[in-house]
Amino acid sequence: MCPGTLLLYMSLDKEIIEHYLKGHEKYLRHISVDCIIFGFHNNELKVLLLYARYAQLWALPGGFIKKEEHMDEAAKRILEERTGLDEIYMQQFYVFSAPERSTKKINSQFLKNVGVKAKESWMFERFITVGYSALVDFSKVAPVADVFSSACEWFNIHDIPDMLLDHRDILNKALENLQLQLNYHPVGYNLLPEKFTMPELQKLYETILDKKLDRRNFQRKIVGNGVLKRLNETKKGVAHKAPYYYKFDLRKYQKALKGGMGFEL
Amino acid sequence: MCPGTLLLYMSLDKEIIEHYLKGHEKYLRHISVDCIIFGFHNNELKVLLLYARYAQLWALPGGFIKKEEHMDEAAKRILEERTGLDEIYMQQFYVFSAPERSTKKINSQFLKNVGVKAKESWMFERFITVGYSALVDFSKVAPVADVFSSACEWFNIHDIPDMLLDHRDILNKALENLQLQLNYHPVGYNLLPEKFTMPELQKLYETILDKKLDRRNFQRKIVGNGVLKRLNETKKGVAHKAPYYYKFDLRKYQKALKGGMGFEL
DNA sequence: ATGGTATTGCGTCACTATGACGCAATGATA
DNA sequence: TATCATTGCGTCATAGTGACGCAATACCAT
Repeated sequence: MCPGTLLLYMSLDKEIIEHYLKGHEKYLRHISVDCIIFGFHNNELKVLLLYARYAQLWALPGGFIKKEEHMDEAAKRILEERTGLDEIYMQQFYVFSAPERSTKKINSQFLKNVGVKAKESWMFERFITVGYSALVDFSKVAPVADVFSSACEWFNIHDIPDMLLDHRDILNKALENLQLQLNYHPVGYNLLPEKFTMPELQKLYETILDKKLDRRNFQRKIVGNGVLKRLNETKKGVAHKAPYYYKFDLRKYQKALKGGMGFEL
Repeated sequence: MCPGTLLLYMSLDKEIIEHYLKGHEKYLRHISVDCIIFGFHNNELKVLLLYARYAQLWALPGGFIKKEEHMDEAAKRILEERTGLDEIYMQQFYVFSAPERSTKKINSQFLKNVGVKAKESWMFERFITVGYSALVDFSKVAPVADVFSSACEWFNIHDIPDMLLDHRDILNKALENLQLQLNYHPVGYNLLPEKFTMPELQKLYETILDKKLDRRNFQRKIVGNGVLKRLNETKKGVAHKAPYYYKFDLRKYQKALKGGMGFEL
């Protein structure tokens, strides 16, 4: 390890120790925010995870609420830092409050690696966390790790590694919530790029609903709702017949969603 | 006011002052729980409100989370105290986190009446509150006020008085949430008594959805789902033709709800 | 270049669900 | 015993749904 790297690590550690010792002056105690950032790429639903250096586990991007900050602002701030995106479609979906959810196991790992005594830090007190679900355009995201993490990567929803604390439960709840929202929120609009093909949209629905849909009925239903505009342009460089591109008519989409556009679970 | 009443008030005040000065030793800071308790009576949807003595306003039943208590347990505890009911159907529905939501206006009122200096008490710090929605059988509830309140009463959902802080917003969100849940949660089962008539059930749906439904189509749809069992018993002492009593077949009801039983908004 | 092949776009058909409404039966009240 | 609002059960036309057929397309192997 060269001196520069060492210096970097030292300054990171200093920032972290500062956070452990004085974070409570800046943030509300006992409350955190964790984000499930959904993306869609290569016909796969993905989530953005961080590799927590000290815990040696993958974890949800999370953070804390400043003393005079709206919780939604905090979540937005956390997401901007990880994705570089502004104007993200997101919302809270559940609060996780089991008193045993922040276990001592992880803490002892922290202790060894960071050199902070447990009783000194607000970070080792109990935390209730609010889960936020975000839908982003995969192609516009540039994942960035935070000071606690050594990596920030997308994972296929069907291939999730072991996760920190109860983060897997949080992810599962977010997935369940995404299913429920599909008929009432502009999920397709926010997860897909501006232009997309019908098979892509269908695959998105199939992945979220976790069931196969008939290609022809799907098309009839969704164009029947009038929420799509077909472009005079077909996808290039694709095997077999080239599908048309579509884009959402956002006004009509939102209007249709108000009554719920029915794909059953 | 007789001496006994005076003593009662004095001891109440003592309990309250204790709560203001030492509550943070027992409860988590910055987090509260507020409950919307729905009931259905006389063909009206109702919510249970408390009259906050010091603020001189109606308020939602609320409380705080003990340091080692699950938030759901806290909500359950609060509801049991107000309604006397165990085994209540309830769930969180939204977190209210605007930094300005606990205003200073109310606090100054408290100050005068209780005699606690603002900076001394955890109660005057910022609070984020988690909204819980509960569905109860009106006929089984015996409303009980808490130490902060002088009354505990049911209010018709269409006739709500001015409310404390942002409690009206919380109530509105709960109503919106109730609409969304109608097709996926056993709302009827939990709001109605065990035996009920078809017009009662329909009125419940109409009130929640805030729209008229055709009597004959409603019946066809809901009995078509097979979630009801008709009893060989008609309602007595009623003008005009006596309707049959029904009860839910809970197994079939829950099964039907999984796929969503469609009444559109 | 040419036929094979996977995929797309559009259509058919039977069946079910839905909204709008008719009408006789009921049972307390007058 | 007649009245009448309400209930229980039905009809009908239409829209929506699931299952599937088939020709058009465009890459690919020969």
